[in-house]
Amino acid sequence: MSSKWERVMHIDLSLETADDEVGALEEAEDGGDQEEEKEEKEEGEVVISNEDEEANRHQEENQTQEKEQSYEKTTAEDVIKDELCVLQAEMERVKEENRMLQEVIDRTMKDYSDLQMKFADIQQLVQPKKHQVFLSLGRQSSGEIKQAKVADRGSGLADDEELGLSLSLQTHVDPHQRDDAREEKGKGLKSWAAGELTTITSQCINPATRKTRVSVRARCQGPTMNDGCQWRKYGQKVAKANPCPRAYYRCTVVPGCPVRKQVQRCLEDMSILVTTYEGTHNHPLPVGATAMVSTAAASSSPLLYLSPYLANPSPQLSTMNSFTSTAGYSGIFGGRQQLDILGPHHQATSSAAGGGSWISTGHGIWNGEDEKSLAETIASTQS
DNA sequence: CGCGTTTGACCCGCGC
DNA sequence: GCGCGGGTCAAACGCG
Repeated sequence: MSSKWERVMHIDLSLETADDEVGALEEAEDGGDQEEEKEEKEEGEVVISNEDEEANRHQEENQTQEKEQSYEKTTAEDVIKDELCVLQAEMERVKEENRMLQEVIDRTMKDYSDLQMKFADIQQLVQPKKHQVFLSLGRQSSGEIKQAKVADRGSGLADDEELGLSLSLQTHVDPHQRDDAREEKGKGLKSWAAGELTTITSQCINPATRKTRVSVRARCQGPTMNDGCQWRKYGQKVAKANPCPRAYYRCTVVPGCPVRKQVQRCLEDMSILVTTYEGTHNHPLPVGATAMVSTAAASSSPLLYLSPYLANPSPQLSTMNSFTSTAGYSGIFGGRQQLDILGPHHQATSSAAGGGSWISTGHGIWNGEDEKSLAETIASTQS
């Protein structure tokens, strides 16, 4: 930049010399380096003026003008070149920065996956038989039902005594939507925790508004299942089909959140609590709910389904997502996008398919009888 | 006193 | 149009 300024100063002084020698001399008193340069010019002019002052003056004027033009040309080019160089350097710097950031991300992801693998290894070493985790994909007799199971079978426990959690995904396809539905994945999620059955059924019930409804069946002794969100009861009604009163809750995490849930005991089995979620959260979910969502299944949990903010679960919560991504569901669904994918006529149903699939938490699994919430337990499972 | 729950009234969609 | 059933509202009530 300094060179640029020097050049500009030089041009100004040359002009003054050409127009008015006396003026230039006076002006030259202010300058530094340029001042000396001008004084040299002045001396030259005095010597020449003895021979032919007039002719010399013309010649000098012409030379100065040419000089001035060439200076202007080169100066403008130089300025552009300088700016280009600066910009290029800046670009290079940003590129380098980008590259380094990318490396950091890559390294972090790699570390993360390594840790995940190590964690799995350690678990197998500690309890090689009790914590055998596997995934299976298959079709049920209906021919259109896909199922993914995460299982960890307990070896020394009877089926009904086993402790653990299982995830199951399945799709039921509307015959009219058969073609489209091949790409669409409906899902139901079942989990058994400490012998507690949890079945998640999701469906898009309103084609016009595409309002979502997700049903969760869980064995729970309490009045409601703690899913990590804040709910406020706003009504209760006894439905004709079920003498057990149905309670209506509204999400109060954020005022104006449209999500509602209905809680009702199952008629066949009073210990089963049927929770139906409806709507989409317009806010990020609390940590507990997020953990539950992320853990249960990236594509199947009602809370993920209901919150667009969970379309990209945080990495620290994605440990269990690997299960679902293995099954090919991860990352497909998220918030409103899920609804679009499912389509207005899509319906997912679930069945209480057997097959124990267990994940021990080390300090207990979520149990409706426990004070501990499902979300908390799952969060602790991850930790 | 503020907040959450309870509960009867009201609204609305659907089937007859 | 009417009745029924599900869902919501809002005043009353209870609790900390």
